[in-house]
Amino acid sequence: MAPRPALTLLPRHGNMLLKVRLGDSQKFIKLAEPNLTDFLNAVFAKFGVPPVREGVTILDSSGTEVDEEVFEDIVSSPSVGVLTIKYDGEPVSVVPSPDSASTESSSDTIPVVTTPESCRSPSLDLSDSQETIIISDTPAGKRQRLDSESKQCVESILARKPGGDRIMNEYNRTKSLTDESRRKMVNMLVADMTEKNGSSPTRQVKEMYARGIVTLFPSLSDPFSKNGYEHYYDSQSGSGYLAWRIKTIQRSTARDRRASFEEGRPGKTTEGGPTARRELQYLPEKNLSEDDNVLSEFPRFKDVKGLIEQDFVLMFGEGASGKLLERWPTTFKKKVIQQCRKLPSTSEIEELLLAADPPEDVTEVDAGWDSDLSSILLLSHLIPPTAQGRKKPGKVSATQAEKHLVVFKKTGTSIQEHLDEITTSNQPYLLAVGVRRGFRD
DNA sequence: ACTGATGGCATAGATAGGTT
DNA sequence: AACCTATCTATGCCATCAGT
Repeated sequence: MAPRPALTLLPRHGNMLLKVRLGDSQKFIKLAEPNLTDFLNAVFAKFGVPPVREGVTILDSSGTEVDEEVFEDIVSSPSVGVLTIKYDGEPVSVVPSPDSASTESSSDTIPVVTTPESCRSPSLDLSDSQETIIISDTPAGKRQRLDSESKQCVESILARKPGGDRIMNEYNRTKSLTDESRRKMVNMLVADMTEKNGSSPTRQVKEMYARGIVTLFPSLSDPFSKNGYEHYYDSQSGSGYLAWRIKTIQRSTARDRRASFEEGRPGKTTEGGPTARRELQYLPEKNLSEDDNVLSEFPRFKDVKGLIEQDFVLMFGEGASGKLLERWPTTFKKKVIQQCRKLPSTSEIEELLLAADPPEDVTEVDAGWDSDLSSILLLSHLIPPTAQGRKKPGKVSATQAEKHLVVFKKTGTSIQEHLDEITTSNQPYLLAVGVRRGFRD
């Protein structure tokens, strides 16, 4: 995996400096994460000694042995002193560290300038050093390689996604993640996973991400589970945060699909006869431009002709589609105007009222909508604010609503051209065609 | 029978908007 | 400003279905 130069100057998550003594010399070891195997490999590389794992003991400043189980906790502690590497049978003088507390805050306070190499896992770094370390193909070596691969995978995703650095910082600070951050991280990782592997990633993929999380954030690993990452993904039961999130994504995409499809579908389970019968109900002569309009936005409705018309007719009966506009001038218009007169007056309302209900001596208001349409627009002023709930940006004003409600095209404009232009709108609107706004033909 | 996909349900937390 | 409420989304768990 290639190093990422863009991150080189940031003190990155997990980079800790440890003082290590081996034999007579003492050196700083830079560690990307508190993992005993990585630590030892880094030590061997730094001191230029063969990577022997057997018979090697790590002692802390008090001479207490540091084993794998406690290694992470010890090195994460701010008071970790000098760690001494001891080969079995070798007498060793433990370096007391009276200043341990003050010096070891260095891992937190000294800005660690990371090199591109340090973005890579220590095991890979070793291959670049003079010492050639052959990673044996033992199960442990294999696991280590898996760990480092998955860790880098997760790390690079977090580095790439907005907010990912915050999560790494939080872990750095607290050696833990809040529920909220954990969710965010899981969301990011799953988003990446599904981007690369589709909505049903394989078990191995899920496992790799889970492994990557606990390798990158060792404190998040569960000491009581087999692999430590089962709470993120457990391939046995198919459970875990990653799996749940994937499921949520699958569910919501399925719901979206249904929503965009079902609206125009008679519904295969509803009673109402077979499709063939419904197709007979479809009246081609009623397929007016409104239908084309919808179809251009929802092309799937073309799968079965006349779906919308069918549903509408089934729900409201024949002839209902034109009812609103048909009855508008006689039934609704007067009432709307009446109600609007009670509204706090604005210039907008005044204008519309004037156009909707012009005084006897004024024939037609110039450049405005005609009486019927004006009164329809007045309706938008009567509609109360949106219901409570989560509406992302605020509601549009009634004035803005006009632009969404009615689109005016001069006579002669190609309707087809207009329809073709519709790409993103998912809002139905009235298309008014005429010579000028206030002129009805 | 097993596995993965999907749905149902209860619950918690977030959020917009209203009310005091 | 502080609180309240309705709504939405995500989560966790379990059940069911379909494909093998």
